[in-house]
Amino acid sequence: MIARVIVDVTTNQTDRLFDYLIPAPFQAAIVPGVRVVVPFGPRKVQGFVIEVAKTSTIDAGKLKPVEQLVDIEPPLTRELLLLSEKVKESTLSFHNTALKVMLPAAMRAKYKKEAMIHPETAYELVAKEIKRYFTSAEAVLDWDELLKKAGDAEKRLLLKALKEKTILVLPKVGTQGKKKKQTLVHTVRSPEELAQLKAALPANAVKQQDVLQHFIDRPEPVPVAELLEAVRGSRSTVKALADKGILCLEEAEVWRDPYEGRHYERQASLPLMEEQRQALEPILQAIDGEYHRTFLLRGVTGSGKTEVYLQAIERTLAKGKEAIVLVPEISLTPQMVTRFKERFGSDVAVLHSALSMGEKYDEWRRIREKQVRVAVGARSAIFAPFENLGMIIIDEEHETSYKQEDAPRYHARDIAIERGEYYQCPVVLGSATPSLESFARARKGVYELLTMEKRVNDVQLPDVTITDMREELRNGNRSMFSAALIAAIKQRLQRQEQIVLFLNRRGYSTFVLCRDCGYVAECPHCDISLTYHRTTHSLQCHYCGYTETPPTRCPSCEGESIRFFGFGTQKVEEELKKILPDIQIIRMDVDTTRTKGAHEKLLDQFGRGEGDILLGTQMIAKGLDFPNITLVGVLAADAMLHLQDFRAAERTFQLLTQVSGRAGRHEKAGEVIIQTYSPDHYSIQDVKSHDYLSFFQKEMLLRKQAGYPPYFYVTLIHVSDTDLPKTIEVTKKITNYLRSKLSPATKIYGPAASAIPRIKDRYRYQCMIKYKVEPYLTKILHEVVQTYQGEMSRSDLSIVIDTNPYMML
DNA sequence: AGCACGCCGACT
DNA sequence: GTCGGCGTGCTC
Repeated sequence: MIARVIVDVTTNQTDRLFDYLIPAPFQAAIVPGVRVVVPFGPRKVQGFVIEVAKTSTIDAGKLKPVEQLVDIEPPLTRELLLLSEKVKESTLSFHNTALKVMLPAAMRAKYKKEAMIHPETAYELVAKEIKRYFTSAEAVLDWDELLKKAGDAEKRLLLKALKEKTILVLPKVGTQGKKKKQTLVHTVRSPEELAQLKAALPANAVKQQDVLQHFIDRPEPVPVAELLEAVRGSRSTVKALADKGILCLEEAEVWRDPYEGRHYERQASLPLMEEQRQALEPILQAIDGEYHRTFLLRGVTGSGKTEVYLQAIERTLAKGKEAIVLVPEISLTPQMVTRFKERFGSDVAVLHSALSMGEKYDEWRRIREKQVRVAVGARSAIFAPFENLGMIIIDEEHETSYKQEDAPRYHARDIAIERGEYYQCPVVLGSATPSLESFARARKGVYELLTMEKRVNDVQLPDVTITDMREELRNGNRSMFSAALIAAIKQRLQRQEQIVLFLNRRGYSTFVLCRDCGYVAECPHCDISLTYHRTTHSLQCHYCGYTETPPTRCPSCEGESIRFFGFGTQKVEEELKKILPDIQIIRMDVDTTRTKGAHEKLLDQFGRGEGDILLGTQMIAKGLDFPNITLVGVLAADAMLHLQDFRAAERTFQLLTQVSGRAGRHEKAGEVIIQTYSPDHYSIQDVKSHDYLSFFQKEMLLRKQAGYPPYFYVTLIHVSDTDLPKTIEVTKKITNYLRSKLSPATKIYGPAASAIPRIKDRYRYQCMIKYKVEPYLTKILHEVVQTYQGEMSRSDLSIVIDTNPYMML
């Protein structure tokens, strides 16, 4: 039998199946989806068995046998194997990369070289210098570490000279982190042979006969513990048979958790509002009818989307099926997790980045072993290895964190729909501010739109006030806080209510802004604000390559208040303390939440009322639900608006709506103050009026004009190299090639320098494709990669293709 | 990716 | 004449 394997070598040339012989002992255990260790050239690598075949087209003489079995049972299901091929295709990634992304990091292979004194060398004769490292004849050291420890080059050369002579170096394939290992017992002998051997055993070797009988009945490998239980034997029995060469023992990784006891306390679901009921009904129908359907649930902040999810999951579980819930990493707060645990008890596995590698692995195992039926997690949880999936929910579906920004560059939404189709189960995309792509699809009837416009218990949406920071400046207020915001803060302090201050600052790029009139430097060709580059003292557009020198006076109003905009939370804290010295501020940003559990601790503190103000970035925008928050202040609503990204307005609207939603979620009325230099911008005005539809329509119009999603698909080709002319040359060639191959209706832009034209001494250029219909695009892009594969492996050239970019850098 | 093979310059 | 530089090509 032949195992067809994808090896763990991430290159173009090795991105295909390699055939290996399956040794008799592994015959039963090697099935598609298991990992194996195989010899590959002069070394050993891990690989995924994709298929098992009877014959191979490769010369029998060239075939090598599988060396080691890594899993007892396949960690990847048939469905996931199938899916990996689609991921590989659609994201233009390597098959190996697509497979690895589906497994927890702890299962990734780790390669090392073990060094020991060569068994044919007498230890006594080994030089003293070497004995310093190898303290005994049996000592096993890590070869690379040994070389590092050796210090100077001379000693290293000595060690290398002794390699394969006095010192034996063996390649070893292990896995990340420590894992439970299990000894597997198997046999090479056929049942007939075993019967003969059994008969030949002495009459008093009862246990040994029992063991052989076990293998005659069931020849597949069995964990030693299971075998001993089955035959009520002891370890010595197996050992005796192993010594006789009848049985073999093999160490393999297990992810079977012995704690089988599953008990989940069902907690009563909450009563639904009419709107919630109406939204839930079609979802339940799809669950009951067992058909695939993608629902877009648009519900304003506080409208009780989570309760709809929970009840849909309840129905799914009642049908004996499983559910995946995706939540943006940032809102995977303890509050959220508790909500699921309370409803589904021990039936929930949680996968998020705050868990250690081992903890994630354990949670993943609980899914694979069917000890849980609900998986809640961030992006990668979309690959939860369920086999009877009945429901997929993506909360805050507009979140950009659902797009993976390195290979394989998949979007969780696409994977969800793919899996939903496979299992014929509903997919629910939920958001207060759906992505334009999703809402447009819902309007076209591709998705089914469900709407909830009211907050639970008829709590009112907060009042939103927009303060014009240009006005503040004209009135002589040069601080970063508007008079209105300071007044509102003082009022809350008096009433002992809490405040959230949100500083929206993303990325490192600053934009150029006129503090008198709000003018922002934009690219004349792209309607996108320019990024100020300090190194060249220039303003650049990375879509089309346009560059200009920053104006010293405002081109619009001739004023001289041109500023490079951007400030941090620390600065805000300082400034605020100058104005209100007694104020208690809890600051949440990357600096204060770096340590494990800090995030939770700070939120707890705030929840207990130990701070008046929660000041933070991105991370406080979502999932906060504290009854005492009655004021939300947004310090710089523009910060995101002028990012050089066609989704800038969309993200601004989404984020501001999201932040606003933190205020007045319970009895006390909420107020939101948004400070901006662009008070008339539709994305800010529509936040004030809580009008998603209005925003959607305006933004759609602009997208249509500019040829962006959802009207056009975008693909971005990133080219980088240490050599600038070469980078430009290659990008140009690719661009020209695409122009010759793609339809005239498709727009191709480039070559253009990236927003950050050089990172780590690599020059970066890109080419952008905007298209409506290009059935052969994937094929053509494959050709492009193929053309340059040789050059990429032997030089610094790198070409990365993103078929659905969210980060335009 | 690694690692060996192999074909040209600076040394014993 | 040999050691070793890293360009080229293969890995079932």
